[in-house]
Amino acid sequence: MIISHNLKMYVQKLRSSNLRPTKQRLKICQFLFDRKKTFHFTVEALNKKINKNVATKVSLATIYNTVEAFTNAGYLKEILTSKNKSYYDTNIKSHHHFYDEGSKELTDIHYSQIKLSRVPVPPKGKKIKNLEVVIRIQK
Amino acid sequence: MIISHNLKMYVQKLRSSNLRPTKQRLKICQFLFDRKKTFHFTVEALNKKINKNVATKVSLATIYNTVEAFTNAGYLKEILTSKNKSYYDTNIKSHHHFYDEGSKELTDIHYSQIKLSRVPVPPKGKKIKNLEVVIRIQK
DNA sequence: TTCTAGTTTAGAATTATTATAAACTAAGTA
DNA sequence: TACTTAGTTTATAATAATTCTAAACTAGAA
Repeated sequence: MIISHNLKMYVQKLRSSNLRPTKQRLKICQFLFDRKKTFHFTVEALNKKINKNVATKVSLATIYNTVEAFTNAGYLKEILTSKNKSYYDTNIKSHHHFYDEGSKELTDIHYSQIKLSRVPVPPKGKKIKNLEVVIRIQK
Repeated sequence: MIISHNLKMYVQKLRSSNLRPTKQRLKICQFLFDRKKTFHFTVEALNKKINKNVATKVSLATIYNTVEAFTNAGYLKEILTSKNKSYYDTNIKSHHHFYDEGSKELTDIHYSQIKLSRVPVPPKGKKIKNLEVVIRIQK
């Protein structure tokens, strides 16, 4: 097994978010972030991949907890879809999605592909956290 | 009980979508569309309102079936949120939403408040069904 | 009136997620 | 190094939203 060069970085990253660098969290970090391309996933799918062919499994509850913690810490972004299942994205940069209603697949839309020339002022006392465009497509 | 002036209209509307104008569907039509302002709802909330103080209840399964049928027929629009519960909108015109992460409330954004000056071409063989902007807000 | 495909229904089943509480562990302190 | 404790993990139970099932019902055509 190759030890990630980024392990130390993840330890620091986690500490800086007040998250203890546990074995489980580091394993999940490596799985999510030791790659060139960003990707989308559901908790169920992540659980399967993380625990495929390994001796010591990470429990489903921990996968849920970690994904939530990472989302709060800003390492992940929750994606909006119409389905009652949460999708996450390791690409936290501002960008948008196609959502294919048939295959239920999400595809990135690079932010430069969509231009908003007018955005509303948020209601009093509220701040805009995030602006997301989802384009639903079908055959 | 006032009989809706629009009953005949709903019968025709349903027929034109190959949906039999049953008592249940007409009741739901009246509840959803016999009003000046459009609104958002969840199936659970609709179920409660439809069956409040009535002798013969519409079953939850029918509420689900009907909302799905009406959405497919284009009478309703499903709204995108990050929560694992479906929200629907009787306003099917192109418009967008604020989604308050704290209160989980949805507010309409009039279409003129958002201007998209650039929209991507959909993948080959696919058509754009719907384009939705959700602005997540927080305190 | 009869027939049939479409619809409704109650309840069971499924799916995704959250809660619980006991066991474990990272990391600060003596 | 051992001790301590708050944070974390875990298996499992609980919950919530939705879908499935199959029997009973009904709109509308013949």
